[in-house]
Amino acid sequence: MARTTGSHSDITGPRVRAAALSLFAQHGFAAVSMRQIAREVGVQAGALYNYTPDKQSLLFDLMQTHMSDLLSSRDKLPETASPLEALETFTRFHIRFHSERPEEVFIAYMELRNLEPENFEAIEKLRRTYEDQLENILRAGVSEGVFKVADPKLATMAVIAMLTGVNTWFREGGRLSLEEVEQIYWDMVRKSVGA
Amino acid sequence: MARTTGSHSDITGPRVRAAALSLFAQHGFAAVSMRQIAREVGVQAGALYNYTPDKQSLLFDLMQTHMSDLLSSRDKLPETASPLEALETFTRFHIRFHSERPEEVFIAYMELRNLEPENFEAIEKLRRTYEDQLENILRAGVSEGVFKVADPKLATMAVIAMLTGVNTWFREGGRLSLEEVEQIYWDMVRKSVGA
DNA sequence: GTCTATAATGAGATAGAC
DNA sequence: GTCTATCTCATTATAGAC
Repeated sequence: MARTTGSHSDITGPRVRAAALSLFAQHGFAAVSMRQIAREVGVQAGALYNYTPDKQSLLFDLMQTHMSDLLSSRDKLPETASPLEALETFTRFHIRFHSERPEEVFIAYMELRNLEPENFEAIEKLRRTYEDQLENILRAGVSEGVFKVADPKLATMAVIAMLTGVNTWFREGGRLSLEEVEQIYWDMVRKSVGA
Repeated sequence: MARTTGSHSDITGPRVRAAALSLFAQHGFAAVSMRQIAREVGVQAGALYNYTPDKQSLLFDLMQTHMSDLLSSRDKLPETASPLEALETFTRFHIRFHSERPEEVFIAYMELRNLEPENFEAIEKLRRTYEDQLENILRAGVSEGVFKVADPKLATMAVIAMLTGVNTWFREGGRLSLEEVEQIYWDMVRKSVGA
């Protein structure tokens, strides 16, 4: 995509982010150069610095946007009447949301170690906020007697790991539809918490 | 660790591997330079090439050794009488083996994309061999009627993701002992497959 | 806003002395 | 087997023209 000189601030910005997202997911943050990103966008490397102060900020922006999207999408889910219903809603939401943005998800947890300490803390805080929502559902179910969970914190980590793992193998158009995958995982989650 | 000239082939080799393991796990393969590894070992960068033809081989060796250890350790487990017993043995083995070598585990699945195609294939083959063992256990249990699993392949992926996830948070000396963690996860796995 | 050019630094890998 | 020195190339980021 060769480009000529000109003014494209409104479209180049998103394109820089999109290129970085795709390249970071494919090769890893440390392995991707600003020149590669620039080539993908169709500008010279120097032009990227109109859109990001540096490479680190580019990574942080991608991860922060992803985590904020996760939390705000989750906030928009309909109210639930029971812990069991809440757990099903959470399970299906998690699978769907994550399967729709595999690159963001991959980066969000493969590149944590490439964040500077301050940025790392900010992302971790968002992640904990999300995990706490599942933990609260499990605790509510335990105190109502509908879940049998020995340790809600461990169960939280176990369920999230299991659900996020879908992204390692699920591909649209494969043997199973996303709806089928959701159903099978929901069955396993439900049984695993003794409901 | 400043070093003077001398002959240390028998100890330097393992030290190079150990330094690479630790640094790759901490910062990522792409972010670690041969000079960093050399500094950690206490030699000059050029000396590393007595022990590895290049940086890529260093990564591949670490991953291949890890996967081979996994498969051979698993082969040494005692025979089991039933699918239920086999599943419990697998679950406890997986948690224990992986928790004992967090750096190897981390590298083994964070650095897959940094393997050259040929090396990637070799590692993937070992990984699939391991996963197939769990899948066979689940299929045996289904055909004996002791497990209720809608899709053994999905259940395999779900269980492995759940178990490997332990490594993201478990620390020796934390709130729970490894034995307790094993027990809680085994309960969840058992229930999740309907046993 | 993008370009070209460049500064400053570091990378992987090799050669040859000891 | 390790050292020093070096080749060759790439990196992030900046400066100044347009």
